Amino acid sequence: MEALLGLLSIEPMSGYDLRQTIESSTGHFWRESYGQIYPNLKALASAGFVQGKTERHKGRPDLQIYSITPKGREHMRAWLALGPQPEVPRNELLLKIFFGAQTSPEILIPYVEREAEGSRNLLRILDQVIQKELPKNQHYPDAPYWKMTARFGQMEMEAHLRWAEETLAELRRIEKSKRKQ
Amino acid sequence: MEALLGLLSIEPMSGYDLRQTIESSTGHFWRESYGQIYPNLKALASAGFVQGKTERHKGRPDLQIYSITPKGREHMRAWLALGPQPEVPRNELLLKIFFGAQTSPEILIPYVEREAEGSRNLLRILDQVIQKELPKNQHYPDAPYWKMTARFGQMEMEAHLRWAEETLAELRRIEKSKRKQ
DNA sequence: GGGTGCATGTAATGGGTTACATGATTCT
DNA sequence: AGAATCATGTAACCCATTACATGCACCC
Repeated sequence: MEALLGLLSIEPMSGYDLRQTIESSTGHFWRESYGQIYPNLKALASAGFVQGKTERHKGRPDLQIYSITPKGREHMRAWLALGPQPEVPRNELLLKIFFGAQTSPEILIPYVEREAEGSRNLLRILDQVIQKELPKNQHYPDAPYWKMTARFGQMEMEAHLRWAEETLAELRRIEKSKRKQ
Repeated sequence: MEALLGLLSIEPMSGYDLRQTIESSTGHFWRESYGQIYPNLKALASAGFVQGKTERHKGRPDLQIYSITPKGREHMRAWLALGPQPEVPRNELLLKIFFGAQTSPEILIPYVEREAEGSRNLLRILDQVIQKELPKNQHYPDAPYWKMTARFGQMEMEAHLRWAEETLAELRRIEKSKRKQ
C-alpha cells in the first residue's frame, strides 16, 4: 500500500509501471502483485492520497496514470514516523534443514546449492546497482537511502552465500560418512 | 503445518508445548500462532498423520498429546523432498529507509538502532545455543542440522548488525550536514 | 504463427493474526 | 491481591497470491 504511494511520490505512474519499478528497485526486500496493486490504487484514490488521470489507448486498456496528492504526502510522512513492525520469519529452506535428519543429504544439497546460486545472482545485480545505477542519480536526495537498501541486500546475500558454502561442506561430509556405513 | 508434524516426529507433545518449542528452537526462522496450531493439529489428525491422546486434568482443559503416525512420517519425507518455495521478501524497515528522503534521519535512526539491538540479542541467544545447548544433544542425529539453522541465524544477524552500524554512521552524517544548512 | 510485452482488472481461495472465551494453579 | 502460566479452542478479519478474462502490437 505505502510502497505504491511512496513510489508515486517520486514519479507519477500506472499500476503496470509500479509493478515493474517495484520488481527492479525494491524487489529484494519488498514485492507486490497485480492483485494487490490495482485494488490498492483504487483505495488510495478514494482516500484522496492519489489522483488518477486516464489516457486513451486504442486496442489496449486505457492507461491510468496516478500521481500523489498533498494529502498523500502527508499520509506518507505519518506512515514513515511509525516504527516498522517486527518481521514474521518464515524460511522454508531452514525448516527443511531443521528436519534434515528425516531425509538424506542428497535431497538437501540441491536446495542449498539453489540458495547459493540465488545469492550470487542477487549479489551481481546489487553490485551493478551500486557501481553503475546509483552514481547516475547522485544528485537525487533519495540516492543515499537507496544505497542503504542495496547495501543491506549485499551484506545479507554475502552472509547467505557463506552460510550455503559452509552448509554444503557439512552436508557432503555427512553424506560421505553415511556411505561408508 | 509441517513444522508441527516435524516436531511431533521428534517427540509427542500438546499444542501448547508445540508453541513453546517453536518459539525457542525455530523462532528465528519459523513461527506459528495458536490460531494456526490448534486447527492444524485437528487437520493433521483427520488426515491420519498424527494421533491425539487425551489426558484428564482438573481445572484446566484436558491435555491433548499428539504423536506422529507412520503415515505422518511418510508425509514428512514426501514434504522434505519437495524443493522449498522461494521467499516473499517483505521488510518494512527497508521500505521506510528506501523512502527515507521524505522524512528525517532523526526519525530513522531509532529504527536502525532497534534493528541493531535485536540482532545483538539474537546473536547472544544463538551463541549460547551453539556453545551450550547443542553440545548436550551431540548424539542426536538432528544435532548437525539444528546447528546449520543456528549458524544461518548467526551469520545473518552479524550481517544485519554490520549493516545497521554502517547505516547509522551514514544517517548521522546526513543529519549533521543537514543541520549546518 | 506463436511468444512476449503492454495494460487493466476481478474472483476464488488460502493463509495467517488477533482477539475473545474460560478457568484453575502457582508465583511474587 | 494480582500477574503469569498452563491449556484449549473459535470467529472475525485482513492480507495476499493465483488464476482468469481481454486483446492489441511487435518481434522472430
